Amino acid sequence: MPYPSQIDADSILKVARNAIEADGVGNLSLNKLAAAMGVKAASLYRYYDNKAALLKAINQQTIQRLFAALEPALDSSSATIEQLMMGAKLYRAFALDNPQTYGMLFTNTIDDLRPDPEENVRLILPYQQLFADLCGDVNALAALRGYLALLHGYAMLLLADQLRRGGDLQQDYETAVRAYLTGWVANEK
Amino acid sequence: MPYPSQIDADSILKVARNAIEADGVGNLSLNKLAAAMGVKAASLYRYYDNKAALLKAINQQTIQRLFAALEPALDSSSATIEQLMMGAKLYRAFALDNPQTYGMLFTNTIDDLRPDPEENVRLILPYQQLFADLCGDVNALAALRGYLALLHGYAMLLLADQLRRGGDLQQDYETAVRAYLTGWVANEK
DNA sequence: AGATGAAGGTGAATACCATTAACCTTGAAG
DNA sequence: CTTCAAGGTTAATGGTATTCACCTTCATCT
Repeated sequence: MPYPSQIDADSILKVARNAIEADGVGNLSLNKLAAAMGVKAASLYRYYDNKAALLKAINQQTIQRLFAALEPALDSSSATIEQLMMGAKLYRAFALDNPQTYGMLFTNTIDDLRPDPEENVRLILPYQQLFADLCGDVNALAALRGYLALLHGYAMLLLADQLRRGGDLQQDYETAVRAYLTGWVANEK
Repeated sequence: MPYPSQIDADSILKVARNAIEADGVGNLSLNKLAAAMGVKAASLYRYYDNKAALLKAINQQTIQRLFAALEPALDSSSATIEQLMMGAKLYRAFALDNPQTYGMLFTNTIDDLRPDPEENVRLILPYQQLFADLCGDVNALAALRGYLALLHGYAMLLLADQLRRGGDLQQDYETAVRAYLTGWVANEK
């Protein structure tokens, strides 16, 4: 009974995302995914060219959600440095809430899974502006890059369980980000 | 002619590492690996329990090599902050020199591939001591964690080709690391 | 009303993959 | 000179993504 359609691109995305967060991307097979939707694996190819295209779509969506989660940091009623601190906290929270799909984002184990650049630039620009306010236009891009590296690196180390030597990880994180930000302000003198 | 042995654990490691750096870990199959050594895939199981064990051994070796590459930074004839700057430069150079195997290190896409913690602690301690000198014993671990996150995050973003908006990436990197370090010194006041 | 054709699903086939078990050969050690 | 472990092979198992021919359903056009 092929009509009406039992699945669609969005529902595949949703089920796949849940499966990945539950079992890891390494355990996601099109067989299992299709079975979970009451359909055979071949049917999925009506909606995605191949598995890589599906994973790429998930990555695109993850980026969207990440920046959506960061949006409260852009509220301009607080000082710039506090906006960036809030951004850091929200970033960390998102990564911990979506460990598997966040971890997928910038891993190049499978080629061409990375999200398209254009959209990313649009999403990141407000944060570059914050850094322009903080330490000048000339430094904004460099400061933004380091900020993203620090946030991403911390998230990846946390998710890979590489920070196992005790202490208050949340506190250490915030202190480190604050050191980075004040370092830029101090440099500007 | 099974005697003398045609392969051994070390040579497998070496060939596998080269294959990964050449084609990516996603394109490494035991079939191809064995063929490259003039042997059948089943033979590899005499030397490694399974593929995951082989990849884990590669990761262990990568860690060793990474810290070996960092060693010049520990030379105590220069100021602490310059030692850490040199460490950052060497770290980046290592990641760019070994993009695939470095990228494998802390990606948890396959479970239990991560290197053992004990050895890592031993390797990292001298750097924690540098931070103790820089910003006090109490802050050393937090400062070290942020430093590693910044270095690792920058490396991963570089390898994933996520910093495509021009500028002098090497310069931006060094400026960011310096900002982080001076931020800790400033905080200490 | 009836033909057309696209959409959505299936079954079967292909070509890989990791892993395992049974087996064979070599050579060293008792 | 027998024993036996080491180091290799072949073949099989069960998993993977992907493709293709096919069938059915339904909407649309004449």
